[in-house]
Parts: sequence; structure tokens; C-alpha cells
Amino acid sequence: MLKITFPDGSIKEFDKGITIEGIAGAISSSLKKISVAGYVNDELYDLNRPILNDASIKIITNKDEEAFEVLNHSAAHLMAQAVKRLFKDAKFGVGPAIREGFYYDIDAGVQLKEEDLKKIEKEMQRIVNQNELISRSELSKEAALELFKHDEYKQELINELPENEIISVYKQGEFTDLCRGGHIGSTKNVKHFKLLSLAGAYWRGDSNNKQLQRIYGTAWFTKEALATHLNILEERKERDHRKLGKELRIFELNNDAGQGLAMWLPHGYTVRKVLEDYVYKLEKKAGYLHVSTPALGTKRLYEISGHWSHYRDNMFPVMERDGETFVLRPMSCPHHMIVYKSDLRSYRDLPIRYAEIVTQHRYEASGSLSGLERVRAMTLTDAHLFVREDQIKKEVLDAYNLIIEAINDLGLEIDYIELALRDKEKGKFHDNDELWNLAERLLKELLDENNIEYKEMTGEAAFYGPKIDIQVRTAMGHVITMSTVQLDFLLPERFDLTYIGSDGEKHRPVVIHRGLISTWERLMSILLEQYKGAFPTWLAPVQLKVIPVSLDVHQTYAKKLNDLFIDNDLRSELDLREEKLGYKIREAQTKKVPYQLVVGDNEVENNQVTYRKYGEQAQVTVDIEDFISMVRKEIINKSR
RNA sequence: GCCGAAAUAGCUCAACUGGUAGAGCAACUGACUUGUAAUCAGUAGGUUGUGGGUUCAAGUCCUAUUUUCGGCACCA
Repeated sequence: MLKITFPDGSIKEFDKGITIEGIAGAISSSLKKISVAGYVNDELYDLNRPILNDASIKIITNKDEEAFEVLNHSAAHLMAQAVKRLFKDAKFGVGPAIREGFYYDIDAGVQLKEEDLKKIEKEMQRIVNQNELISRSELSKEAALELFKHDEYKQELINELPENEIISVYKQGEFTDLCRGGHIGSTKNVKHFKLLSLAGAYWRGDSNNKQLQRIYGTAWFTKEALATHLNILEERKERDHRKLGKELRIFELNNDAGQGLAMWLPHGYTVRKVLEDYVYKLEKKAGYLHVSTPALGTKRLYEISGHWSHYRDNMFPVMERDGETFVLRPMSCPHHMIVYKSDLRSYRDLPIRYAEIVTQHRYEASGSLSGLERVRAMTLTDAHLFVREDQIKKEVLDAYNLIIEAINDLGLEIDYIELALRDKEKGKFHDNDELWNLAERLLKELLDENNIEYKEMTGEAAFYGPKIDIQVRTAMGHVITMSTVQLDFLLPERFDLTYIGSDGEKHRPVVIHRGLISTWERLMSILLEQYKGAFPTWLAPVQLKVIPVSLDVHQTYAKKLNDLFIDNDLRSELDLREEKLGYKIREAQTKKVPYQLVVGDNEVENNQVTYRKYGEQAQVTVDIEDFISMVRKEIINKSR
């Protein structure tokens, strides 16, 4: 008999070889029904994997977060089995569960087409109906290599495992896959799924490798949950900034103007200007000094900075004039280094914080361009902080806090904080170990000391130093780098930056690169999606729409109101077109104007306004002054 | 850049296996003008992304190319 300890501390005895499923069934049949897998001494166990020793266990039910992963992982295997039945030569890469489902990378021997997904789905359903038991077995590395001798991808994976590793495989019917587990017991438990898309994906994520075909899918425990998820996918299309940007006339992308070169339309530019003013003030308050530098610079400048050797592939080609070679700047750090050098600096001057709204040009791969999210000409508020070593932590932390403030003001949600470190194996980083170790240690200490949770990402650093990236998840489900604070000991070296210390000697300052809220382009794409085009009043391109009930009778009053609003710094528009009232109201609503004001006899008589807030049905009548102060207050508070 | 899919009026979309390119909205013209999501009638709008080809005939088939979309790689 085995002693099984439950999470509440109670202990029960079971026969040796009992499974999670068996234990769940012994407790109640309803628990058995919803159990998905379990932890046995913190190791993930399948429903039907025998437990051989005394253990403490935790049953995972379909309500637990881990359950979704187990289900989708099993769905990936199910799909692979179906593909193997339909395409006999198919070989498989990796097939994990992901945030919203699963994928599997496949070399099917032939090119899969989108219409094949339906056939694969059908075959999956057939396997589900066959109720194939998913069983685990363990074997040696040699045996595993023998088992997968016809699949070079699995061979490669197996070969990289440590020599004495026990390798587990999962078998369901005729299909066996290399896998750590856990799984869901039987194919019959994967009931509600859908295959979503077909895409290319490089083997092992390396563009030098062969490209496999990746099928994305999603699996859920109930029909309703699947329907809800598919509905969310549909709703995302309504939030797509490319669609909203067109409808609300925010920006324009045009081939004749150039791929990835966005043009801001009046409404879009209005929002951008509000953001620019907001950021300027925020930075001013935080002690930043604003400068302005050109978008064009000599190639030499970028050779000094190291961008020419590390970043050239992302730069537009050079231009020659008067025996000098110029480039369009992809980054502004070199210019700010020169600005620092424009004067002799004392230790008393530091920190010096230079900020600038800069336009940069980067040659981004054509396939990566996407609306405003990824463009080739971008404008952002960039900053470089020149600090003494003893000021590093405080300045990084202040910069970080400023970022958090801006993200909160904008109503965005942080997904996670990333600490991007060097991967020594990769050649793209500068090679001064001492500086790397110091920089990485300082950032880690800082995050730890301030209880900031973060994920370490090796190999994601900038070539000149490690960085803290603030990742935001967009309403489209994309995770995007919103802000960044980067520690740089290299550029001060390359530009021979100095300050005079209290000892009268020259010292090296340290540079902190800071990106506050991404670029205006990317920020706009995120905001559009976040708010579904209905900007909070402080950001809205048009804040008020004044609509007279009758053009003849109420036009004068409507004009008077509109002028008054504009005098009070509100972005108000008057609709005096010869159209019906209902038509104008509908348009004010579809353009998502925060305040729609319809004025007629009642308002004229009492010197009032009647407003309807976007998203609400209620019509509210108030005195003009009260209305103005209410909206102004809302704007100042950046209310959402 | 790579893999897959797509491109029709300003916008959203039709046009069965090749057989005279249509609709709604927007625009323009005229009429109608009082309370919270579309007043009515008419007019105009296209070398079907672009270049080749097959065919009696191409939006539809083939081919090249450009761009867009879903991903990968890269990345703010």
C-alpha cells in the first residue's frame, strides 16, 4: 500500500500503481470527470501514470491554469497523429502548448495547404472517437534514438539531452512521440478544438535552418469555452489598429509614399501632439534637458559608436556628398554623445539627462512590417542619461518609475518586465567581460532591491549593454516592448566621454539609454487597440461634437458654444451640415467622440447644454460652465 | 528576408465550373429640414495591384512582379 498525502495534509492509502485518475475516482466520480492531470511530489503526472511510491499529490482539474496547458499539449499530439495518418512521411519538430492554444512544427514531406487543416481536423475527431489511451513509457537514450531513427528532428533533440537522462515517450494508438508530459489520459478527453492557421517556422527558431510548417490550434474543455475564445479572436479584428486607423482617419500607409512609412492624418497628429506635449512636461519635471539633433549624420559617427559594425543591416544605404558619407540615423545615441562632449563636464554636473523627440529610420525586414506596429520611419521620445557610477542605480530606478507613471497614465497594462542579458556564445555583443558583469549585476541588484519581478532573457541585450524592457500585451494578444532602460559602459569609452572628478582627474561617465513609451507609431497602434478607437477624453482627437437640432433656429447658439469650448482649450467641432439630426448623431457615435452635444430650444432658453457621453445612453442637461469644468477636470486627471 | 494566403469603385464586399464587372455606404446634384445611431430621388465613380502569356473570350487559368494579411526570423 502507498501513503498518499493530499494538499490539505490528510493521508490516504492506495494500492501501489494507483493513478491520479484512480485517486480522483476514489474521492468522487465528479472529481474524476474534471481531473486532467496531477502533481506527484511536484512532478507533473498524467492521469494514468502509475504512482509507485509514497507521495504527496495535487490533482489538477479543468479549472486549474495548468490544465489548459496539459489539454493543449495533448491536442498538439493528437494533431500530430492525425497529420501522420494523412501524410505518411511527416516528421515532427516541437509541439508545445502556448498561451492561447498549441502548435506543432511539421515537415510533412509535401507542402501543406490551408485546406488540409479541415482534413486534419476531421482525422483528429476520428482519433478522439477511437478513445486512444495516452500512455507514458521511459527508455534510454540509445533506445530513444533507435525509436526515432526516421525522424532527424527528434534525433537532434534527443542527442542534446544529457547522457544518462531517462527519456519519456507517449504513445496513443499507432503514434508515439518524444515528450516530457503530462498528458490527458485519453484522446477522448480532447473534445473541443479548432485548427487556426498554417505558417512557416524555422527549425529551432534559427533562420539558417530549414523552415518547417507550423499549424496553430486551440483546445478547450467545453464547447462554450471554445466558442468564447473563437469569439474573442473575432472581436480582436474589430480592435485591429489598421482597421480603426482607417475608420477614424488616424494614419495612412501608401505604397507610392513608401513601404512602412506612415503618414499621420490630422486626427492622428492631434493625438500625437497631445502625447508629445504630455511627455515633454513629464520629462521636464523629472529634470530632463531637451535637445534637437539631425536625422542625418556621417557614417563616421556610427563607426565610432559601433552601430556601423553591429547594426548596419538595419540601416538604409549610405549617401555620398562632398567627399563625406552620410547615413540616415537609426538611433540617436551617437548624436547625444556629441552633445555631451560639447562642453567640459564636472562631477557636479552629473547626472545630465538629454531627451529628444527624434525621427529615426531603420531598414526593417519587409516581412516584419505591420501597420503602425512596425514601420521604417519612427518618431519617439528618446533619452540618454550621463551619470557617475554611484548614480547608476538611482537614475535607472527613476527612469523606470517615470516609465511606469507614463504607462499608467496611458491606461496600458504591463505584461512582464524583462531583464535582457548577454549570451557570451553569440558574437554580437561587445567583449569586455568586466563591464558586462558589472552592468548585469547592477541591474539585477536594482530590480531585486525594489521587489520588481522580472524574467531573465539571455542573449537579448543590446550590443553595448544589458537592458530592462517593459513588455506590454496588446489587445490583439501581441507582446510588445513598450519601454526600455539600458545600461551602457561602452559608448562613453568609444566617444571618450569624460568628466572632471572631485580629485581633479578625468573619469568616465556611464550612459543610460531610455525609451519611454515606445515610438509614436507603435504607441498609437497599441492605444487604438486598447481603447478600440474610443480614446479617453484627454487623448481624443475631437473631444466635443456640437450638433444643433435645427440649422435655422439653433445655429447661432451652437456656434457660440463651440467658440466658447475652443477658448477653453477643448477640441470641439460643430456639425452644420445640411443633414438630419439622426444622421449627425450616428456619425458622432461611429467616430467615437467622447461628448456629443445636441442643442435645441431647451438649451437655448436655459443657457445649458445636453450631452451624451460616448458609450452611455443617458442624456444629461447641465449649465455651460459646469459642463466645461467637468470636462476640463476629466482631461487634467486623464480619466478613462 | 523565409513559408502560406490574398489583392475587384474612396470604404465594406458580390460576380457558379472562363462568357457584357455589381451592391451598400461615402462623394456629387436636387428635394426635405426641431430632439439622440442612417430622409428620399437622381448622377458620377473600374484597363479587376502591375507586366507578360494561354484562349474565340480572362476578375476567373498560367507566369513574373509589387503590396497586404497570418506566422517565422529580426525588433521600438
